Amino acid sequence: MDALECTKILKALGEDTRIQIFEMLRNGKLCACKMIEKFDITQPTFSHHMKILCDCGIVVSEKDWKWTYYSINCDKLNELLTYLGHTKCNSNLTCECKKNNCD
Amino acid sequence: MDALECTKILKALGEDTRIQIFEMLRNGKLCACKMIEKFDITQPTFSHHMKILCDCGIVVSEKDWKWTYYSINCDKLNELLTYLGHTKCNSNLTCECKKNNCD
DNA sequence: CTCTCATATTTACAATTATCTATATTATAC
DNA sequence: GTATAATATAGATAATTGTAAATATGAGAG
Repeated sequence: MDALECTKILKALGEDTRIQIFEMLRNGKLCACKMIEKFDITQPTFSHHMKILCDCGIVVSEKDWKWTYYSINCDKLNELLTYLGHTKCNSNLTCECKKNNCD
Repeated sequence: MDALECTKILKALGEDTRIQIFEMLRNGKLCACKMIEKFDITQPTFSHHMKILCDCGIVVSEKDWKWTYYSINCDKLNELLTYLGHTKCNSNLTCECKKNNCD
């Protein structure tokens, strides 16, 4: 992953509604109709946010019957974590470098 | 780390100039005057970006003589990685969950 | 004290983005 | 075919944010 792709994902996640959507999806797949109930926004606004999350690759969508299901693209998420974590820590700042687990 | 703090950091990093600043700082501490040479922006704009990066906690600054040095706050970075990585991957998306190393 | 250097702040403006209403699409049910 | 349901797109507007010019601050040097 390069800086350009990374920025696109960070831009997508760096917004109040969209980070909440991300949090909701962390426990698994959800359909749009269930998710939108939790937010005080209109359906087109929700759809707009989902498009941004999908366009950057961090979320994937799949159609089933007449519903659209969304889930986190864990491969892409791990690419992002690897990119961000690839940081040399200087002397006066200790780096813990913890393992990131999906429990 | 909660969603609010996370969003603030993601907002800070999700901008073209600031992700480049982040990349520059990954190899260690740098002073403002050296960094600004690499960018085609004015000094006030650079200062504005550094303020956003410092306010969210992902970058720390220290004054030495008349120069200001910036470096990545690795503790905060690891908090962010832990937060983002705390994701349950569903059945049809395999989770690699690689260890993030600072080499 | 004044001068210079490095950086920060203020103000204003331009570009981007989040949001809405209205409409379109796509699929199913009748 | 029409009607309904779930989601997407288009267009308009309001809010946010990136940028630069001008100015301020703070710390040596003389």
